[in-house]
Amino acid sequence: MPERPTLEGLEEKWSEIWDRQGAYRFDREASRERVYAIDTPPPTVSGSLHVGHVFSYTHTDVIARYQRMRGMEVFYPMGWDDNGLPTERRVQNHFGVRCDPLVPYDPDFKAPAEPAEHEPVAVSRPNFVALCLELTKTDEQAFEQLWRRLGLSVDWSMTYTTIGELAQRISQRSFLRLLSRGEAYQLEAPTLWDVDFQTAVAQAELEDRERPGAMHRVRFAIADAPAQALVDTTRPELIAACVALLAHPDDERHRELLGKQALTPLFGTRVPVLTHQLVDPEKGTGLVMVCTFGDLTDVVWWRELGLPVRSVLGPDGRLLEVPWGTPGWESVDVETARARYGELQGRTVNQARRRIVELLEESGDLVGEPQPVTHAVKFFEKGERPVEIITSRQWFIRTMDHRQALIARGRELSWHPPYMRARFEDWVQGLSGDWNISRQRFFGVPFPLWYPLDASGDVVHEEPMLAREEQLPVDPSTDVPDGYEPAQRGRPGGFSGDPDVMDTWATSSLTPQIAGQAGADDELFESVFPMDVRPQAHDIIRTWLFTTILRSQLDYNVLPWRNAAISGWVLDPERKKMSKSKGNVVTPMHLLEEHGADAVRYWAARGRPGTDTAFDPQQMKVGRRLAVKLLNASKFALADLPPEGETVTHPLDRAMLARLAAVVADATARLEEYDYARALEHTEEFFWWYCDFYLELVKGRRYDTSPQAAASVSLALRLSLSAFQRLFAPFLPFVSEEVWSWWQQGSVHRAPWPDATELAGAAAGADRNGEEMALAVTADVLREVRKAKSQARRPMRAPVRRVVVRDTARRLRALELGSEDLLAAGAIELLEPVEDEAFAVEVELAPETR
RNA sequence: GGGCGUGUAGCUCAGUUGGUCAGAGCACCUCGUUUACACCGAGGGGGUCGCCCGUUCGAGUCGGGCCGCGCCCACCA
Repeated sequence: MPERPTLEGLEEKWSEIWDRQGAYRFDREASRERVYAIDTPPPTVSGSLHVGHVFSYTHTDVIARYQRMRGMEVFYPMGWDDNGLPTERRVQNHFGVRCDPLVPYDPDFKAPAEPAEHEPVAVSRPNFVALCLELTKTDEQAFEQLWRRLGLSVDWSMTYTTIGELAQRISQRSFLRLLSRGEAYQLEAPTLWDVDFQTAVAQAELEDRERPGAMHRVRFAIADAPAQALVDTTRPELIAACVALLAHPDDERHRELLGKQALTPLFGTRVPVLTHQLVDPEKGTGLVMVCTFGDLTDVVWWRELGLPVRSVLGPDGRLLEVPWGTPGWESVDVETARARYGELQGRTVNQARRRIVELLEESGDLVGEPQPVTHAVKFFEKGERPVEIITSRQWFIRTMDHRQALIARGRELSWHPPYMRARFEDWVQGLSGDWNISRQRFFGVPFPLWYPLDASGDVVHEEPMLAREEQLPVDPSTDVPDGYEPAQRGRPGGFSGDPDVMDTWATSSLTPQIAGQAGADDELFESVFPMDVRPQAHDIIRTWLFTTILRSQLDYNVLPWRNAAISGWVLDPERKKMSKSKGNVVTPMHLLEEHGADAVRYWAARGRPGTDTAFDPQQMKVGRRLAVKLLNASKFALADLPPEGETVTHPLDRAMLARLAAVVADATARLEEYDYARALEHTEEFFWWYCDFYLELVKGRRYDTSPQAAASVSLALRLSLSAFQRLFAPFLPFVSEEVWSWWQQGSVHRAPWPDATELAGAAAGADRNGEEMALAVTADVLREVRKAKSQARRPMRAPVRRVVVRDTARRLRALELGSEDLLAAGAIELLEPVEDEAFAVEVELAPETR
């Protein structure tokens, strides 16, 4: 035990020892009942870890450490999410390359030392992936350093990446099996599309943003009649894509138009006037134009009313060339339509909108001025421009068919906190289509299949040629399907690989399988799956949590974990979410250096499950104080030799142990239900009371009285200290290990969790014989004595001539049991009990000596 | 528009089944250092528990309605 204990250097010291001793290594020989498996969230490596990560990963680590002390063999791997757009963009910029799946793999490829000045170098997908792995390696090392510094009890030999070979193999195998069972399919259909990234995106990746726009009132002529129809729209640039006008079936105002043909302004295309329940008569004129496709509602109308497709928008977000005068593009005046559309073709949506408004003004089809409005527009969460809906061929995984089963799985799952289940159910219930998993990107897991090319070189999508499972992972852009030669790639009668990659969530949704190495190490997988807990934040319930349940349901017909531990966010002092884009991020390493890991963990662990928590360095200072207190209290308690063969006999000692037993029972119950915050709060609260009252009360007895009385306190101190050190171990792993090492063998983190029954046994009967009351009354009186001294501006050790205690007979009898300690702790000469109904204390201080 | 959460001292938050529940820590003020701890100890001031109704002998705690904040969702023309 050091002379002057300090927190300095504990993190380096113990991280190193834990690593060397393999303190957190997973024992794969353990039987399934003894395994506690954690589906760790793999952080995105293209970026930096922030305070929010420190917050939620601490929560998981507290649970992991608790379970380990409960005797469980904890499977606690770490993953790196290096799959997806963020990494792709970083690699492009860093190396000056771009991925081109048509480029053949170059096994001798070396990354350019400097990014190319102008034109990025086109490289094959396998080469691009290699660059991604190279670049993310550095980040992963930095992340690991931070996690070790924070004291995460991860088994670092169980680390995976989401772009690695294993993840690719598992993703591709799962896809092939889904395909064989008809749970995956491809379809040419309207698809949510990001025009900047030029890729399909999923419903789950959308977010609403408020954007200014304008409402335009547009006049449609009615064919063969003098009538006209007025339609309000925020997207006049899509008039050429209009396929119908709709009214609500009960809307009397438009009754005479129903069944007639309207003529689109400027282009003179005939479109029917129809009805649909979803039309809101309150909006605009009550007439709405259906375009293919302006928004998701258009898709519903198009599908349900069997309308034709007239696409004007290309994948790059510009207006396409359109064959006016051919079937589907008829006009009452083809030449005029062609000329006017020529003004729009090739322009972006915004450019086309400005131009068409001018054209409508010229033709007199714009009624009044456009009215500025602010409306919510759907964006890809990583995108800069609104998503469009574009018809394209995509791969889907069936979800709509399984909604009921998924909701049932959600109810099987234990949610912490329980109300988070509602978010899951709302999401499943609100799904509007199957999950589109194909992305028109390059860096990701490719679809393991090829298509034959017919005699004219066209792709025969209907006859995909699947990779064999033994081949996986394959990259169809460089690998060749069975029965073909590489030279046949792209040739008529030859083949071509599926050019797309899977959505990043299509891989992340398999983290239990990847971490458990399904297919590669089935013995391991069997012992960890289904897992015990999925820890994650609430914002990705609709993505990560949902898709993981879906995949597990489809592949194994089982829930992937028993518990979901949902953490909140870290908010800045303005109660906004901490995020890089807002520039309010504090770097975690800096925090750890300033306050220490235990202090930062303390702050994190005080944040309740599911609840957003304010970033508060003040709380970290409190945590540091607690750690220092544990050092000093331990030093005090261990200062003398342990007694031999004695028992705890003194009433105050026994009463303290009884209270401690209750605290242990409470903390244990809280941790069992994943409420680490309350476990810590209650433990801490009692620990401060223990230091301020119990330790002060027993000090005198411990130093000067009979050997037997000293033995009782000495033993009680050791019993309680052992419990405290273990209770704090999951929260403050460094200082707990330090103080444990002063007097115990082995790591506190492998020590058994304190046993409430054992402690209660040592204090049996303390409640019945008045010992617990003795402790309470004694502490009450001590508080009053201190108060008197403080108000008299005297030192705490100032002698007291006489203390009169008025209280009930029962409490006075109890006081008798602890009076000797009280006299010593308060430097009291005489204690005078007076029976009374209410508790009151009079303190007569000894006169001040010069 | 719907769902979920939340609103308690200047700040961060406890207040499990309605009756010492008006609390803790920080901050602030006062006092105190020979023996675990100045990265300390003792004490003090400070709140009509968002607002309004209701149930009850009694409500921070239950019910209803408003208001504020946050998140998620929505078929946002």
